[in-house]
Formats: sequence, structure tokens, C-alpha cells
Amino acid sequence: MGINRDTLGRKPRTRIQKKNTEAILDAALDVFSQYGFRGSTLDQIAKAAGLSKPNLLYYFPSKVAIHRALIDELMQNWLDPLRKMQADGEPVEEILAYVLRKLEMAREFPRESRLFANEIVQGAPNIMDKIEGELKTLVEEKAAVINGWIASGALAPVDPYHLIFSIWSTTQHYADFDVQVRGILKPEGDAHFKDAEAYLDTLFRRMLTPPAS
Amino acid sequence: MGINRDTLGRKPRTRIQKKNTEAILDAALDVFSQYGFRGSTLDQIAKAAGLSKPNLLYYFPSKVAIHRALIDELMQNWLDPLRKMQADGEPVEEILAYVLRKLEMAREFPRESRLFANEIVQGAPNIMDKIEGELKTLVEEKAAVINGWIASGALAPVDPYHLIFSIWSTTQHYADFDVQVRGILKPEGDAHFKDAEAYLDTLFRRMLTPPAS
DNA sequence: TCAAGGTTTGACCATTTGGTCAAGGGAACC
DNA sequence: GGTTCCCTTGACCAAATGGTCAAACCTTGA
Repeated sequence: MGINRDTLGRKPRTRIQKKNTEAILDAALDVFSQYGFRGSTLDQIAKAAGLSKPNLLYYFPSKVAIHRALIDELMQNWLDPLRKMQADGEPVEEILAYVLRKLEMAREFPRESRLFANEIVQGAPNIMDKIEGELKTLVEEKAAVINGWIASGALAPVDPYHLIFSIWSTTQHYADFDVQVRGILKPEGDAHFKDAEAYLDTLFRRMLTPPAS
Repeated sequence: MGINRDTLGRKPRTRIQKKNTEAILDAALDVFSQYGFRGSTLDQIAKAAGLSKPNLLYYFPSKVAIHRALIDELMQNWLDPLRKMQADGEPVEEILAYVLRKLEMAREFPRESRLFANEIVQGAPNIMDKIEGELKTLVEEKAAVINGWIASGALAPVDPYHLIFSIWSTTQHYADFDVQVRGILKPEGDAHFKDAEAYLDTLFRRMLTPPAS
């Protein structure tokens, strides 16, 4: 009758459970990030995971449960780069380091970025609470930090909220719109990320560096 | 047996045809832009259009035909703002005007932006040819214009391709990630677009204005 | 007013989809 | 070696889905 209710949301117990839940989540990430929740099927995920459909449902009680597991996992790591932006650092460098971390994530975890993008574009049905909760709180906190930096003269004046939005959008673009970027640049592998890094560094550095007084 | 083959892709003939095809395309834009192609159903579209499902299929031969009609229409207008960027204008102002036009489109046509985003995130199955054709050509052309401006000293040096990517991503963000933006800013209506406009103007102006020599 | 062609729909169909279940196959611990 | 619990699957089901069709209903122009 499937895995014990107790184990839901916890670490798997046996080796086989560990291996298979990981395979399922990995396969589901492939599929969900490409087709969105409603456009993905259990058969696709099962096939990608190398399991039968009933076997999938032995490990997860339903399609939404798999999706929720992925989203939960994602939301835990998604905000880390922003959390690491510390008020006691050098302002311009702190923000630029954040930009780099985000760009790095777009390169290393494009599927996660697209999973998130799919969720948001489709109205964020499953994570609206987290957006208006954790995320909003964190952004407000960091916006205050940025405003502090501006007040101290270490940063050129900008709207901190829209600054954060522009950091998110420019970096995630390389994951979410990957096929478009590649269709235009025709890069070899990830070669274009070096240029993107240089460009974004220039963009935000010029914007944020306060005029020499 | 449905509308004459001749009329496919052409303007509707009768008043009723015009009214209904428009209602269908508008409803389909609502649905496709929210759920993506595979996540949308004919029943949803029919209901949103106020028609029966067989009636839908009287005007369009299939689900993909509706989607294709939308995408075709979209692609015709999508590149216009970039086309309008003229080599003989004042460089910084030309680019900033382009940014504003794109932001305006994100505000006026968020559904179209999300339709496009859905298509790209899911691997652009239906428009890859257009990306590698029209779009690529246009971008290369404008990249050359920008490089010319830089060479003339009227623009600070930047990678023109990544500049264009950053314009796309920052502006479309306000349409594609609308729920996230609203979840954080809690704006009244479109009030936040004024701030976005000011922010993006600052961002790109500081980056592009050549150092006074 | 009447015929011709345009429009609408209820009933229907094959396929896909999320999900169930009972029975059989293994691993592991005693 | 046997028992207990874990794992796997073929067969199945009800609902949803894209699409068809013949019959009925409207418009329109002569």
C-alpha cells in the first residue's frame, strides 16, 4: 500500500527507496521544467526515471505530490544567494557577487530555474504563499540594506526593488530563454556565459558605482 | 465540413466569422498564455470564447491550428520595437526609446509576452525556425548598428548581444513574472510601471552613456 | 419567399491520463 | 530456511481529451 505515511516528506529509509525517489525527482524535474505541471504526464516521468507507472505511485501518492516535492526542495535553495548578501560587506561588490551567484545558478541549474519560471508564468498556483511570505520578507529586508548603502553614499541611488527584479531577470534569462539565446549566439557549450558574466558585471557596476565626488 | 481551405490564414469573410474567430483567438490567448500549449484544453478555450467545442473546430481545424494562428500573429508584431531602432538617431536615446517601447508592450500585452515565454521555456518547438531566421538576422543587424555607435564613441563599449538580451529580460519580466512582482510590491493596478520605467531608464542610461572625455 | 450556403450542436469515438489493486518477486533479518 | 516486510508490475478503471459527423438551425441574396 505504498510507503508509510510517516515517511512522506522525510528522507527515504532503504537504499532502494533512496535510489528510486532520487531517480523519480530527477526525471520529474526534466519533464516538469520542460512542459509545466499540466503538460507533463506520469508516463513521461516514469519512462524518464526507468520505472513503471504503478511503481512511481508506490513512492509518491500522486502527480501533484511529486511536483510539490520538487517545488519544496527548490524553494529551500532558491533564496540562498540573496540571503548571502551581507550588510557589512562592500556594497557594490556585495551586489555584484550576488549577480554572479545568480548567473552561476542559471548555468548550473537551468532546469530548476525553468521549473520556477513555469510555475510563476502560470500564476504561481502552488507557491503564492511563499512569494508573499518568505520571499517578500527577504526582499524587503535586503531592500532596506540597499537603501542603507545608498544613504551612506557607497552606492548610487536606485530603486532597490527594481534593482533586485533586474538582477533576477537578467540572470535567469540565460536559463529560462536558453533556446533563444543559443538560437541567436550559436555558442559552443556554455561559452557564452563568460561574456554574459562580463556584460552583467559592467552593467551593474556602471549603474551602482557612485559618482566620484 | 468547416470553413473553406482557401480561407485558412486569410481574413474571415462574413461578420459572424470575424466575430467568432476573434473571440476564439482572444480566448485561446487567455488560456494558452496561462497554461502553455499542452496544458490547455479545447473545452477551456471553447468555454472562454462562449462557444461549443464542435463550433470551435468549425472555425479552426485543430488545437495546434489555433495555437499556430496566435503565434504567427504574435511574431509579426513582436520584433517591431527592435526594428524601429534606427542607426541615424542619437544612440543612447535610440536604445532607451527601445527599452521604453518594450516595457510598454509588457504592460499592454502581458498575455502575448507570456505566450511567447511559455513557448520559449518549453523549448520553442513551433518557432525555432523563426528564432534562427528572422530574429537572429534582425538581432545581428542591430548588433552591428550598436557596434557602429560604440566605434564612433557615442556609446560606452558593451557587448551588443547581451545588451539586447538584458533589455528583453528586464522588460518582459514585468509581464512574465507579473504575479511575483505584484506579490512583492503589492502595487495598485499598474502603478509600479512608472517606477520600473524610471529604474530601467537609469540602469541603461548609466551603462550606455560614454564617459565625458 | 425560397433556395443555398453558412452556422451550431448533441451524440459519439478512440486515445490518453491519473490512479487502483491484487498478486507475484526480492531482500534481509532471525 | 523461512518468514516478514519491501518492491514491482500487468491488468484494469473512470474521467478527460482531441476530434468527427449528421442533423438541425440561421442568414442572406435573388
